[in-house]
Amino acid sequence: MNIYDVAKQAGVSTTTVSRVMNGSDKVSEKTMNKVRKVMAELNYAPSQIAVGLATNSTKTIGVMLPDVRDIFHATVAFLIERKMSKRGYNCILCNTSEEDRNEVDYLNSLYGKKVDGIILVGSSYHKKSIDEAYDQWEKKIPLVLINALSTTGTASVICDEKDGMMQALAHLKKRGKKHPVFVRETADRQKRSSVTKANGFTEAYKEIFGAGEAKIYSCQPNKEEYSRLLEEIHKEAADAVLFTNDMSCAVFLKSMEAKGLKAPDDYALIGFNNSSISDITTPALTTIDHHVDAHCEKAIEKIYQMIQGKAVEKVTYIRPDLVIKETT
Amino acid sequence: MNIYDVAKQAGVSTTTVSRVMNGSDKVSEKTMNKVRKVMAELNYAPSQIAVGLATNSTKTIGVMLPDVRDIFHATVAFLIERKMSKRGYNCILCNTSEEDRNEVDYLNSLYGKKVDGIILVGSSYHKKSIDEAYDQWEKKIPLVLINALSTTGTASVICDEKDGMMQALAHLKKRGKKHPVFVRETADRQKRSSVTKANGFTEAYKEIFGAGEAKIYSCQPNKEEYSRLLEEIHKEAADAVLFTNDMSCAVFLKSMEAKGLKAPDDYALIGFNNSSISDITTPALTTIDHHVDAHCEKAIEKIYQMIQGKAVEKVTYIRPDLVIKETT
DNA sequence: CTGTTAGCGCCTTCAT
DNA sequence: ATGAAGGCGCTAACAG
Repeated sequence: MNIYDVAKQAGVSTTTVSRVMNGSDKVSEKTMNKVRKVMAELNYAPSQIAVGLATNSTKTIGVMLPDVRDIFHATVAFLIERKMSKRGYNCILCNTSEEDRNEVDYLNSLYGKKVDGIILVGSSYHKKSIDEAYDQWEKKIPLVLINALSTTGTASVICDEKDGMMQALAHLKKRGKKHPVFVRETADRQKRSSVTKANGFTEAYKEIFGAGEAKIYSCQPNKEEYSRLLEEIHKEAADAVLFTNDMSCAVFLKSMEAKGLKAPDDYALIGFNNSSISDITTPALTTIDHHVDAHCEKAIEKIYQMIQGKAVEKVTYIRPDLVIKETT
Repeated sequence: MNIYDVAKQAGVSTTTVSRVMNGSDKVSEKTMNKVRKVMAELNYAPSQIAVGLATNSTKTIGVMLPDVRDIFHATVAFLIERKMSKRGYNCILCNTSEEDRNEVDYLNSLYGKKVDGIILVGSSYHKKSIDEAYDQWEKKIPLVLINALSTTGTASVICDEKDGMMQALAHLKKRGKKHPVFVRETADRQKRSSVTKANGFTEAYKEIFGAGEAKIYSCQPNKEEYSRLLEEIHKEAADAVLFTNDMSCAVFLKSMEAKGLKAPDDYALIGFNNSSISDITTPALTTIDHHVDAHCEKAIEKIYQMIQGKAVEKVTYIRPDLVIKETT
């Protein structure tokens, strides 16, 4: 069942069939209708893989992210898939956080499959080997980073985390808090978004709280580690805790609960991303909205332009917004 | 940069290059090494799209699900992607719940892209047109359903929801509850998993609570509708509420909280899926573990066999398990 | 063990 | 407005 069958049945050449499929205007109405009718009768569906080989375009992009079970990444995957779908593209999903298959493996695989472009979410921070790798890949295939920044200038869309931290700390100060601390996930320590949030916290702390040391902790986001952490920050006389995402914040809240501690009185808490998680905890989490839709929209705009061979603005910053709920 | 370049550079034919790529044993060690060296020097990566055209296999499958932002579907997407990745396959993700592009559109698209198989999650219940469509598709391409059941015998993996409802209601009875009701999402009313859970509830109610009517409500899972629902079930003298997923249950819990109601005293609550959501609410949700990993494992086993042309068991049931936490 | 020769299914100049 | 012929990059008989 291929283009030859259709051509034969319609009594025309394959060229003509190809023309009607691609909407060429140089086909008479009569033959066009005839061919269309035959295609419908035969229930003909062109092989996109053959089209791909001939046109050097697969109408498919790769979406690489750490773990789609994370609500933030799931939202990215959803938005990109839906937006690209409307433009006639499909998305290959890659979960890069597992050890058996790293980013480079996936990049190779996607490149081999001749995807038209790759959107990569989250990445190691200023690791030279990675930056150079991105640089190499970008020469071979349209590549856009979200929540990742390469020193070599690969196109990217990133959140202005420093600004978010400023908003959060200014708010905490207004609430009368004296000593906020920052907690990130051990596994993300070398990720750009984690590093930048931590650095942003340190800078914002200096500007807003002035004296004293900005304390940063690394933890696995589970109750055991958080239980230990609670004792540690108690010694430090902390009264507010900021997190890199809402889920970590929510788990911490449960750990507080287990010890009879209340938010915001014992500790004010601030999550990150304004995901649905922040609405279902008790109390609901104050959080920093990352504006994920804006990130995705921009990333798609960029990859689309790159696919068409146009130049794009290298780095786009998006300003987050503090959303005050019940834990502050 | 193609197989001809490698062949020329190595002084052999393309066939030989092809042989070393595919690990044929009929190649002398010497030429094998020579070719490998050239491939490495040239940084050669074969075009999988050309391979696909020649071999009629793309090493790619389609994964269709309603919405990957739902934690349950995200888990399915993650597990399938990871498991298939280990077998050398990539996954194209499709979110089918939006109106602009339905299941059939995606099926056509995936079929055109010549994916080796399709895993479809969730589906309309005994809708004849859909069942017939599956039947047609299954003849053209390996197709496995999860949480969906076709009357025409398309391969599927489904949860024994009736059993889960039996466990849940037996537990509620032990807790002294007299009148449990069931709430599902309006948007899912015609989905198999929703219908089967509701039917399972009705049957289990009869068996365990005997007299009285098994009440089933349809709601959008937001605070406004749940607020109205709370008044309705109050009139019915309900004392326990079961849901089709944990998120709905969590939102309901927040609506109770807003009215000063407590779980499990005012209403016992039971979610579904034992997702991470059930651990971060206060109190933590009693829930029915769907065993999503087992579902995915089985689905992959099936699609893999089908891809290899082997016959598979049509329907596989997986028994869920009640996980008792704090809302009952 | 290695090479020759056809395809796989479609697109695309170039003629007519 | 239509068709013939070659090419996209790789695989797979079939010879040798």
